Amino acid sequence: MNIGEIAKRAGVSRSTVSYALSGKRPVSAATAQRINDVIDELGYRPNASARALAEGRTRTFGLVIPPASTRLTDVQLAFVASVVEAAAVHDHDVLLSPSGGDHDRSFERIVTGRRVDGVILMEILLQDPRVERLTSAGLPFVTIGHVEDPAASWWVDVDYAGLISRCVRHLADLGHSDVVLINRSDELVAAGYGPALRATTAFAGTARECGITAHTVCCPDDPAAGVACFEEIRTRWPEVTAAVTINEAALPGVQRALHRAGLDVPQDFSLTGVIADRLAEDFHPPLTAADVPAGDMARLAVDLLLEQIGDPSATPRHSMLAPPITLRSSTGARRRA
Amino acid sequence: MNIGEIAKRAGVSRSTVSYALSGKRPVSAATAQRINDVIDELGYRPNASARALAEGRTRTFGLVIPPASTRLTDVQLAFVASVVEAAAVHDHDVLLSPSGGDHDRSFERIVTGRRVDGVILMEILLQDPRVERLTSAGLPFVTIGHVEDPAASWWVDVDYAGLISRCVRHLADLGHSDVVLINRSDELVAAGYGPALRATTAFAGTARECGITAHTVCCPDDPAAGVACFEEIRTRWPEVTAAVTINEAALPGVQRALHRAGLDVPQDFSLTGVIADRLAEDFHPPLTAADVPAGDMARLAVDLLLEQIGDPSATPRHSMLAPPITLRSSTGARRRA
DNA sequence: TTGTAGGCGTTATCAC
DNA sequence: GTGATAACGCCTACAA
Repeated sequence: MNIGEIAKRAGVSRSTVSYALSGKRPVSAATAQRINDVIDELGYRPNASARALAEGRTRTFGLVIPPASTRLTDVQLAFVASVVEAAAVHDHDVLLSPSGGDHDRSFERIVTGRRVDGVILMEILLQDPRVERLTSAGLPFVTIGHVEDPAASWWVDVDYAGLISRCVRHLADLGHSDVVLINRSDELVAAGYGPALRATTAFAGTARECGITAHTVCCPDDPAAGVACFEEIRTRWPEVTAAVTINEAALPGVQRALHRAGLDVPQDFSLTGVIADRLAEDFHPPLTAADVPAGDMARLAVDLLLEQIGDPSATPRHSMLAPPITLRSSTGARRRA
Repeated sequence: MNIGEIAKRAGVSRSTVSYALSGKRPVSAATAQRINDVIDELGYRPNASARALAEGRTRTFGLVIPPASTRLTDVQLAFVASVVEAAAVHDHDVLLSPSGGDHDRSFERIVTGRRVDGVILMEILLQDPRVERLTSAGLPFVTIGHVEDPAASWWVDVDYAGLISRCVRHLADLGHSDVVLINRSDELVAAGYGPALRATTAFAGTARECGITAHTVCCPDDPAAGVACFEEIRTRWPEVTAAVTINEAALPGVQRALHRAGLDVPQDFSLTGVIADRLAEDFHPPLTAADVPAGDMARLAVDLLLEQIGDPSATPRHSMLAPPITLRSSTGARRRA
């Protein structure tokens, strides 16, 4: 069933039905009523493809997710769900696209097939081929994380540098003089993953300012790696009494390794970092940490994307989020300072 | 740029370009070459909306995910990623739709706007309004989990009843005479969530057959609930020496409660159930459990959906998966039998 | 306030 | 082997 059918049954022209639906032209109350009755009776809804073709817009966003090979973390998941939710608020749908691996066809379909009005790109690298592809395709996009030139594009990010700095200062204030950063994987760092790089720099810099000793280790995104990583820390730097981390997926392993080593938190060892609230609260004891506000980021990303779609020539805008660090029970004074 | 532009530059008609791309009509090698050169030079890709309108199919699936309010579990997450991957293999895209809450508009858009060729429905209830909606809309769909009448629709499911039975027998064989089922939440059970119901029935039935005592508790999907739930079990039935669970999200809490109660696994307490391999292996000690094969289910669901789209009047088919129970280290003989 | 008609970019049916 | 041309279903000037 199509708009013509509705028009026929309501005894009006197709354009009148169209205008009655869009409200872009006044329609008399009587006709509007008649049209709506027919629509309700037949359960008519406009064909999205036809509308997209005529309007030149699809009311759909593309969401490029990290490769499924590297298991999606809890935050990433929450982010996907939040984007869908935020898009739904504006009556938009979300088309998912895996990236990396051999999924270039999927990405290309989305970028070049005019299937979407804009794209949200997760887990961006400082130099990212997908960003260049989108730029050259002239498709509006917002990245989660920013590229090398912050003014060049639209993005939403978390101020990892600032948050990590504050974590380090917090630990220094508590008397810790030997701390370690449990970063994300070597591969991500090597690939130029911004948050990991900024965390590293801020960590070392702030430690220097505070006059304390800092070590950094990279750790793959899984619990087993967390165990191995923590054991390596104990072996290499037994004097370390506190850790800062941005690696959520490794946390359960760190928890287990702490327990196995007979270390009490925060009595013997302090732990903090940038960790989603849910995970921080599930930790034992609850972690002093900065939240990764997936919901806020998703809403902001969608807002920025809509703004950009509305005016593609606007100068890029962005949001750097600095969530508060919530004090819980995982950090304490260094023992026998 | 459109197909006409390509045609003009290649000196042929639009239809020839179309046929050169689809291969549905022979095209001379020379013209094909010329057309391809122009296409490569201009980076042309057909407009997806126009194609969908003309062909009457969108090459897109809808994936209806559980409400975001109840946090997505690890398996659900893996499943989403796997569906996208499986769809990509067939050059299809995936449109996400949240369900529940106030997301009916989103669901309706997808169902009735002809935005997708078919739908995959996660976390189905025994009586599910969305199933009826899709049926009445005449849109092909595959459910994960099955509805009351198994022959009525297309589905993929895990044989929870069979797996739970085998878990119970395994525990009985080990000498356990008092066991408990840690089910999913009260709400899900009340809503008629199939796996939870079938697990309950199979658990009680098999325990009766084996002549052992069985208790069942419902537990919300989160670690804190897992702690509370296990403590309740210890209080109400201190004689219980083994548990079967299908609640992955509660596992970390169960782990913590076991530890807090000073119970060694499997020395003092045995634990098994239906748990994704990754989680089972991350447990301490690794869990004897049946995997939830998210990847297989996703691929099967996509295959079934494509089959149904190809022949909408075909009689419904389905797949009941019975993954093996992998013996690891979390089950042992009952102490002091 | 309403109707007519052309166009959005493809696919597919005819005809040559 | 190739070209016109009519759908596909909607939106939106332009007319009345």
